[in-house]
Amino acid sequence: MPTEARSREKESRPRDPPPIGLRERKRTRTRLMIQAEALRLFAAHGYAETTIEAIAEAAAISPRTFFRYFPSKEDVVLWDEYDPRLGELIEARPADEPPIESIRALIRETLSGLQRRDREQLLARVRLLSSVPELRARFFEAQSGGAKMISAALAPRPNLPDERQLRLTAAALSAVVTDAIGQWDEDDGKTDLIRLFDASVDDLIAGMRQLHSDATPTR
Amino acid sequence: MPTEARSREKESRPRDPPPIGLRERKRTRTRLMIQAEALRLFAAHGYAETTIEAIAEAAAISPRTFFRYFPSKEDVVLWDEYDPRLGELIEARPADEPPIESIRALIRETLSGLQRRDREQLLARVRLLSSVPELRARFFEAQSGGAKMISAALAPRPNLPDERQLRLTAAALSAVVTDAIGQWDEDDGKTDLIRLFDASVDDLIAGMRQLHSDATPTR
Amino acid sequence: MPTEARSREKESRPRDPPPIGLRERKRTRTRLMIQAEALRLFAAHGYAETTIEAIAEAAAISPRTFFRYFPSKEDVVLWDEYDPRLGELIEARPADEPPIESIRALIRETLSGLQRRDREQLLARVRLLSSVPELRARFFEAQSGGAKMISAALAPRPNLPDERQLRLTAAALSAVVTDAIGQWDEDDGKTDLIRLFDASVDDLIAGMRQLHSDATPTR
Amino acid sequence: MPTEARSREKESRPRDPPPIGLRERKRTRTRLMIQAEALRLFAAHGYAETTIEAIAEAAAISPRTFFRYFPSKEDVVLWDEYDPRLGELIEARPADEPPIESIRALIRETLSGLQRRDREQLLARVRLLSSVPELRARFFEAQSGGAKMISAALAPRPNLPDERQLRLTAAALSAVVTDAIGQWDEDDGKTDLIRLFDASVDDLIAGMRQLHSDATPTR
DNA sequence: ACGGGCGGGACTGCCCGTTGGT
DNA sequence: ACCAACGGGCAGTCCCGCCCGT
Repeated sequence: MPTEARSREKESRPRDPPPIGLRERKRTRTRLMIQAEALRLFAAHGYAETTIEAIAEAAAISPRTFFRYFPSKEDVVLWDEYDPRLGELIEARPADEPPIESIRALIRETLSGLQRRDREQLLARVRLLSSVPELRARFFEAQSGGAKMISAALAPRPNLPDERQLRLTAAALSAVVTDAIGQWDEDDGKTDLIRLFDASVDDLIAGMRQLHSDATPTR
Repeated sequence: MPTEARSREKESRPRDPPPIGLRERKRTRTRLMIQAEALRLFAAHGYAETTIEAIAEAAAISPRTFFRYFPSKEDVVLWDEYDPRLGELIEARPADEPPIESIRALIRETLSGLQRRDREQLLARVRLLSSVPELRARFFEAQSGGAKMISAALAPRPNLPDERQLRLTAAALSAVVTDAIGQWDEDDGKTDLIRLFDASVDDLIAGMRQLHSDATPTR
Repeated sequence: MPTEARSREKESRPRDPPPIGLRERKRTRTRLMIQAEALRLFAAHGYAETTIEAIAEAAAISPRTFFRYFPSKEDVVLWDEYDPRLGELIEARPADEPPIESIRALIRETLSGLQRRDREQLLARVRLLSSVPELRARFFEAQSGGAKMISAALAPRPNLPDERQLRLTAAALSAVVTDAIGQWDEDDGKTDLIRLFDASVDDLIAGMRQLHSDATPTR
Repeated sequence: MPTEARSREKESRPRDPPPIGLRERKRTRTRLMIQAEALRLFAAHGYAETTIEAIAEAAAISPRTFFRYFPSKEDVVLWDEYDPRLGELIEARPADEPPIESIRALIRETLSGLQRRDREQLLARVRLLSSVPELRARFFEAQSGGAKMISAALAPRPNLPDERQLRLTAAALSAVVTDAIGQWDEDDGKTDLIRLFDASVDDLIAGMRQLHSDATPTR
């Protein structure tokens, strides 16, 4: 669930080695705290019915400060602390792995990490994503952005035909993730997310096999 | 580009055969007029910089009336007059056609129709979708909704494994549409949209072939 | 005390003769009510210490509505109901009157009208103008705008040398008004405003006589 | 262009002869640098569109530090390094010069100094003053404050009728300055500012001659 | 159906006070 | 002592909802 980064360059500009880690860590802790309070209120009273002011009060901060940690109300649902790690994960992939398999592996790792800790909270977020249209929309956006980022990072030679193929496959796998999450939500998180994802990938493979590849032009 | 229907019940209320067509037609004309003015202003001053009030003034209506025709500012970009036709198109498909091929055919028909008339306006809308994150998000949402609707309509036996396969394939093809539109935008609409779509489908097929289907569990 | 008119054309566009007067009258009454509450709170707790929210609460409206009646917090002090009348007053001047005398007469009429009713409230506003820098600044702006408007309206042949002379004299008389108001404030409104204005005009005339008119270049 | 002094006490506190000049000089250099960056951004993107944060980034300081050098965003346009010199200039006037002529001479000297160096930058500032209402307002305020200061300094015997005369004349000449600057802006700085000022003074003198000085009371 | 009035909530920008680090 | 980061507060704008009269 990668969140868009608007103008975060300043924060990641590593000027002083010691404070950067510490400061960033502190920010992450605050973000987690705010998110926890927000999700609690959303579950109790609903997303639309919970105002920023209420969240701020619950988190013992001012409304103004809320927006310093999350650019919008939606982002408090979208954000998770593993987003920024994506870069490291990509670089950790073996160089000789086929890029498309790398994408699948990255997705599985991310899903697995998300599921492992905060399973309850993840379920709460997923429920919101499923039920609130604006959040669902933002989630699609984030997925798409993540797919684009991954495919760009893995494309050996940018702007060649290969990159489009990689990008499309990544987008398709993102759609599979979304669908798997939807299924996970529908059975209340009882099934393992990875299992749902794997099965859905197989289904998509089977589905795509039924499409012949020499398409005839329209009309 | 199917738009979500938030509170459409009121429109379908008057079940009188004669007026329904005429009234609906008049509404559509007004909608088209408002949309044209809005897109003109968006292109001139930017999406965020154009207020509903400015659109209303340009369209010679009151701000209040704007919301009678479009449920939100975003919808004035998302909406097009071919959306509601989707149902008819689905029913027009031959019964013996494989569902997955039906989806591809439906997409091609829709893209072709969109491209044929209002090419310039379509390009304006696409530019907005590409550049304004909130619109892009809503567009993904709409795409996803459309895919879900089509797959539900075409699934012979609902809630069986087959439906998931159909749904996933439809979602993947939606992602292809989005990517094709992105390419179309980048070369300023010079290439034929259908051609871009077909080529991208082939690319996706090729990409998916590189995924082996017996996935091993994570870690 | 003319207030700037940002985009008020819509309001003054007389579409339906009957409602326009009534509606506008109602708006004026509401504006007066809000202003009265605001001035009361400003006098009690100070300008900066009084929030829009407090004013809105005192006036039994929402903060949002406050901004429908006054474009900014400053305007609630600047505005008075005689501002829009200026146009009528200008046209009421005899055509054969020397324009510069017309300006003096207009100022005297306006001051007299302001002083006659709401003397206490006028004093309250003047006190704020004198003590709050931002309000003083806005007041100068409004004075200057009014002077420019009057001289433009009275200039027989626009863009001729005469217009500059008229404009400068109007600006100088505006400065006299400001000074007279300052004196009025300092002696707590005991002296008649018109008298202060007249005396100050005489003083300015005397002062200007001491300037020789063939200026020598600097250095 | 005298700027109001809000909280200048801190600067004048260190009465140590050696550091005062140096420190102050350094501060002035920083101020000039910030101002240059700000004016550049204002010209490029507009005043309202340029945030303090953007200025701070361009000047390589923190937003908080911006406010250490300028009390508000407006002041970055209003301020110029010649403001504080006004006191010296006043004292340099010959003691036997008529005060009113001293005022005129002071204005001419100041305008001449401003115009001589940074003509381009002065034009940029003037353009902003003309086009942004809030800046225009603050400029009037500053002008008025300067006039009051000069007249107070030159009045031989304070609080006598003479002082009012002096004050009013200074205010009128300030209005002339404002108008001359407006004319200068309109012809893009092609004409000499002093010439415009002198001609406008003559126009005002001529205009004031048309006012008879024995005003009849109102009503 | 249309217009208008009003309310409310998200969000931004300016500005200030404090703290901690150099 | 200067300065960066942080948190807070308020003005102001925009989208969008509801209710009323026509």
